Amino acid sequence: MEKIKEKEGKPLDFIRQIIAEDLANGKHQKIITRFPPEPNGFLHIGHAKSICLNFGIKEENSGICNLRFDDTNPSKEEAIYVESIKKDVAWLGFDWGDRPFFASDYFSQLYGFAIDLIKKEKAYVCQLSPEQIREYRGTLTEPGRESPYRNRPVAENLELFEGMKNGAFPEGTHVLRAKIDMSSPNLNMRDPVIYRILKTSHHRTGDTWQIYPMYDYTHCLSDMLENITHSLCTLEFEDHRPLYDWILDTLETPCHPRQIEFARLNLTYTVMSKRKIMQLVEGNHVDGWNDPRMVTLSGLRRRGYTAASIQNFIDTIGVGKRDSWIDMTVLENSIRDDLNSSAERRMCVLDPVKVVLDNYPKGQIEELEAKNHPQKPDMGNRLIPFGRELYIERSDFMENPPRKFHRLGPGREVRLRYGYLVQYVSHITDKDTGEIVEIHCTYDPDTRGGSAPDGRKVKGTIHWVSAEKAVPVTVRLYDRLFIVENPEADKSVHFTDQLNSESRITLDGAMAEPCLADLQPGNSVQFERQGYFCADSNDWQDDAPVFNRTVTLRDSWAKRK
RNA sequence: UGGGGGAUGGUCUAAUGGCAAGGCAGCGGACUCUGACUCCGCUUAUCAAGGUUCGAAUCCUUGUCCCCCAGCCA
Repeated sequence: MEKIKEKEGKPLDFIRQIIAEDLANGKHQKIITRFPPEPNGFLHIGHAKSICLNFGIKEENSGICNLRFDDTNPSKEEAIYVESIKKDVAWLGFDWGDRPFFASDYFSQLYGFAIDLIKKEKAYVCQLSPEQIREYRGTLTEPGRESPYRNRPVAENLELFEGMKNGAFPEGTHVLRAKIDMSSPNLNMRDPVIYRILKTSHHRTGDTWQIYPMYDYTHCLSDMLENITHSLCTLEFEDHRPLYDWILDTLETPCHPRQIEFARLNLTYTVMSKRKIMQLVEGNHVDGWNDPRMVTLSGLRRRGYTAASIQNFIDTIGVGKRDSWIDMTVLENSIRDDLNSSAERRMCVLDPVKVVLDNYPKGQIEELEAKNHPQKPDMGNRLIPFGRELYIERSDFMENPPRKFHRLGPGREVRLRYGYLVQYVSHITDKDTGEIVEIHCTYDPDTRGGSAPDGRKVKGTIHWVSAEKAVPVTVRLYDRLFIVENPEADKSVHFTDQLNSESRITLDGAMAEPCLADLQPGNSVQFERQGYFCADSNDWQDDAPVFNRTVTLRDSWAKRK
């Protein structure tokens, strides 16, 4: 059969090709996938790849996608993670219907299948210690040895396994193992452990069980019980596929999902593993799991990333089998794209310096009209107060500017956005610090709104706020967390020694146009000429606004310097 | 030195025996009341060597490099 390569003009990735073919040739009528997180941590952008893949396939094919918590290890898992995972998946924009599933829902059935395996002489209770099991397993190049317990009679296995279940033995003394092949070149097939004793309370089943099934055993059977058609997982499970298939084949299950592996996501200038993310939190290198510098979904959300931008990002990077590193700029670009069209424009001066308009009437305040979006008139206009005293960005003035500097300086005229054209008169410098404390200008009353009736061109347009009416706000400038592309590459340096010391810069003296104080936590706006910012969802107070910088605008001037 | 995977510009993805295409990054330019957006242009790639073929990124052979696996974690 001809391969199905694209849908609606867009090439299909290798997984979607397989699925399209399975549908076309009648192997499946309905596609069922699943997203199977372990509830032992918070979701990150890497999980988003799997979520978008599994739920995306469901949507594209009118199928089903289950959310299934892989909760087979009670010593690591907690209920709070279940809730945060649900929240993140829902936020990303996906719906698992009315049935969240748990591997722990299948514990009874799984136990039954284990008994079937014993009866088929395909599983046995082994009393080797963990150290001995490791020893007997052999190495990458040498075959393993068979356990002395391998050929126990079925009845004895049944009795011992029941004993394990009933708590007759301490942890570590007995395990149930699949009887496969101790000389297999694939270590996963050397009689893998499928049940272990764990006298730990489970977040859902409490103390009902003293034995818990292992991942390899649980996952394929859970997939089977849910009639999953395509079980998508990351590359490191490729070696586990023979075991996945062996268990289902041996139990002669009515349904046999196909496991397909794809490459996990790596992003430059960050770390993705749960363990490393945990270390950042526990070492207080960041402010918790939802620190806006983190690539956790909760962190990205708080940073101002939208679900659409993340879906779009995942869509852009594709799905393949090679180890790859996606450049952080691709993620940044996806949120710029989204916010460029959706975010209203505002003005906020991050590092203010005062400007006095010598010829502007003292005490006068007027309201000037500004567009909320320059390309979208339907987003409306707003009024901004203007007065004799203003603040502009310190970096928008130079005493000795270079030729290409389009901003304010001695002898220069600039436009105040949506305001007036102003002409430099003088400036005052602090004698001790050398810092510029005040700039004097005159304004041209004929240029109200920013256009010159005589048609004269002004190269620079800068943002401003009224000194009298502006509201002070806190602004947090976030940047990438690490100073190197791959913090894990250099094994001789600890990854936390490569943190970017300027990944968060807090500005307490920023001055914003008044209506910025009316935002709700989570709202995003563009600060013109600066970037996209959102009202922080944790720390925002109506009388003390806090903004997070989501991403800067592209800045070809900064690059030139 | 066993087994399982993978190699296409700086980076990610496409091509499924028939003109190596696109995104991001970079460089140059146009436009501009955001040095934004938008638009235009440009640089840069098939791991290597052989073979099959009118024609190879794609098929074959040999080799090289990279990733994963020796948890009672997932």
